[in-house]
Amino acid sequence: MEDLFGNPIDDKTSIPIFADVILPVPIPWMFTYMVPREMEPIIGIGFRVIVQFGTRKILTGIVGKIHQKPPKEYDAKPLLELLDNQPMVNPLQIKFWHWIADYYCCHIGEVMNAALPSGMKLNSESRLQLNPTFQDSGSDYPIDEREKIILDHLETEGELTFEACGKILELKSAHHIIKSLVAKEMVLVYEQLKEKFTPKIENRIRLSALFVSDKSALEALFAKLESKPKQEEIILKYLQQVPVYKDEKINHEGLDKKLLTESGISVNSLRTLIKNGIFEEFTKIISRFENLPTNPDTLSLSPVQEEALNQIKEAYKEKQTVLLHGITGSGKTSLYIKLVQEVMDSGSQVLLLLPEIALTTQMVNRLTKVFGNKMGVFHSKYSDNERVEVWQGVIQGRFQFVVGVRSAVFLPFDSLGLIIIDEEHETSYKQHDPAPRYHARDTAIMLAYLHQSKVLLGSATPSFESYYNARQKKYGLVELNLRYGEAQLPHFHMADILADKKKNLLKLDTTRLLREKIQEALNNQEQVLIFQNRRGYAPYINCEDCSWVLECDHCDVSLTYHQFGEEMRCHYCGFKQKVPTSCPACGSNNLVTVGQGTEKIEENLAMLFPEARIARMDLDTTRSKYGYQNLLENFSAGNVDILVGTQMITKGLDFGNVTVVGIVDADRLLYFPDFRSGERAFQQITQVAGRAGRRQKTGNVIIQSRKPDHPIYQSILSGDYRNFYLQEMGERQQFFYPPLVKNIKITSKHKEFKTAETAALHLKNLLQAIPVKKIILGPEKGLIGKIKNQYIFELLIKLDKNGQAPPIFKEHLKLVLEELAAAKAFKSVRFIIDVDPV
DNA sequence: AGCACGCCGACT
DNA sequence: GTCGGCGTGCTC
Repeated sequence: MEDLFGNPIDDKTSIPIFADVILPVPIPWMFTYMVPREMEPIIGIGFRVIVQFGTRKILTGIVGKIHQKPPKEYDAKPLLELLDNQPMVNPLQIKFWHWIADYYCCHIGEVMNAALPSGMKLNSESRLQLNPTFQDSGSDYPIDEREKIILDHLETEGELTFEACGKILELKSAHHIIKSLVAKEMVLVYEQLKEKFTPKIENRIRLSALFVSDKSALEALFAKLESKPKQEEIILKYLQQVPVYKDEKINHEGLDKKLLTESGISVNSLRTLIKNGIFEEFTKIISRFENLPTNPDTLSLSPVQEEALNQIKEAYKEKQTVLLHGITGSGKTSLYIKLVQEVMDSGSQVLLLLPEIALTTQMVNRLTKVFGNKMGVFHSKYSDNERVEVWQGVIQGRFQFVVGVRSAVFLPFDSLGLIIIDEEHETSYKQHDPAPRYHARDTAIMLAYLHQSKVLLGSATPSFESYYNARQKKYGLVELNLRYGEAQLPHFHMADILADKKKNLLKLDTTRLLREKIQEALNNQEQVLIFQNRRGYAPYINCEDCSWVLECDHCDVSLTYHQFGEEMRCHYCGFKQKVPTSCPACGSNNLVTVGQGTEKIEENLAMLFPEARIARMDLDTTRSKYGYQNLLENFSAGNVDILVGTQMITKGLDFGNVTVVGIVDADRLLYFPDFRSGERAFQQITQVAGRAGRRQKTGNVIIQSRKPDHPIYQSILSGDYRNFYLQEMGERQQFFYPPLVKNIKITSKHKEFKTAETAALHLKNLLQAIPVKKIILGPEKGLIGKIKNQYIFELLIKLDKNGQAPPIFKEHLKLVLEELAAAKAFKSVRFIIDVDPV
């Protein structure tokens, strides 16, 4: 081999190097590219690279492996660009990604997609522009009308994206027209890369070096400016803020230009000063996060908390994971803070996971007070730029501690010492769609294992999975059974809806007991929470004459009536339509709303308590970034007497003045066709009840039910979690439910009912042949039989949770799905695998 | 998942 | 004849 000048190249150095790149595509392997010479000294695992994929697409990938084995069956394309000078992802993470892909039966690229903030993935957008070498004079080719339109637009706009072309022509895709234009060489197509992360920049000014190092120069300057008071004032203002005469070095940092311009000085004079070289202007990349001080937590633990802390540490001597079962209000947060501080002092990193809706609340405020800007906050409502900054902050060591939602498990930690998962039982830790369908709790335990770090699971109502593991001695178990301070556990009351109805005491679906307790609270200027886990006004509308129900055109569900906006909405696909005025089936005008959502409850309460100030908190009132926070602040400030809400109000709110919690329809939680409904009901009712009476006053919890004698209510009333667990486990044992077995759910989706069904059936037959002990249920029509015009069938596989059954089964499952994908009849069927569905 | 290529029906 | 539909196969 020879170089450009004909000199022979040393053989050893000319061995080409290849990179296996993880790309964000649902294909279960990496792609091998050639590493250009100049990248060789720098490149390594975890670097971001730009590659061409297929004929047109330009993608960002992550280097997963470097090697020297040239691919046999194809020519490797070269890497186009190296984006970083240090890895953005560490080898431990790559291992972690592979584990997730393996465990949750998805592709590594899908894991990468979930892991990287989108601001770190460069986009390729195909664009076109006029071909500058093309002369539009007596062309050889006829130009079609639509082509002319595009050319005209290009004339004025300069460039267009493919998407824009489609819009202009009102076509789904303008591809063929563009293709024809390209063939005629009238336009050029190119890919433009966009770096999406934009650092926040501040314009700053500082004195020119001359005036700093030489005092006499500054004096001379003042003398010269005597006739220009405006300019003099600016310099004085600057010196006031940046006293360079005390310390010359501080001039280098300068001063935020905004600070000067906003203080009412003349912008023109400042401009003159800069022009004359007295000031110089420069830019600085600044953090989006405020600079906050840290204040070591001074709160002392109660003896009971102290004891729990010691037990946790003791358990860590033998166990990697400890479950902290602490009743609501027992002060788990204080324990967390102590532990986080200790681990940080030892130099390791800490990750605290919170469910999404708990993150904007008091918990973060409290943690911020203690850890200041050493703590990173990773929230899904944060902008992408903010998320990229947290990512970089973790790499740079600026954030030794991160509080975040589910996806924070993907941050580039390199030496975790502790992962805390608060509200461990929360189902929002499981990602449903799209793949990877991972559970943050379970993946975090794996992550901790990779880091040899500890895990603390915290909950007042642990998931059966975790409690089971604790009882099996896989995890340590520490219990905290006393509320912190003087707070007492609330009193529970069952309110019998049917009994009240018989005696004519039910008013607007509200029992007498609930009304009395609310009134009492209002009289004492105390606050009330009303919980109903259903948003909207009413779950459906019904024709009184022929019992017709309005359903979604695209899904198998009834449309929910939303009073706000006077419309019917589908909660599954977002479909909206006007409220019908008459029944389309029989023409009757007797359409009535049935059931009650938060909107209707809000309205009912307004009629029952006209003097009360009522607010509502659900998905519809908290969509905006600060909607949630504003509502909470309002409530916290005492501007609201009664807050009606969905699940959102059950999490982590700590308002001392709430003394009454009402659960409008507890049965709805219980009679859900799922083996976990009991567990869920127990958790939700206990959680929301925990909002009552968190200070001196004892709270009251009113549970409205049609079946107040149901044994589950007895368990909740007595607060005996262990007893409840043992009862429920009997049933789980009998019917082979988790946590005693491992579940895998496979969903088949297709626009034809029959195809979806037969595909699932066919799959079941193939799966039956897999040589492990298992039970396969189904195919059964999905709980919602059709969503977004796709019919849904489900298979449920129960596997022996210990031993080799799960990995063997998953291995075979992969092959079976490949086989099925090759079968013509099921080509267009989508199979969705959900490991450990919740 | 996209995206190119190829085969076939509906229209000028 | 051609436009544009969708099924099929590939991506280093």
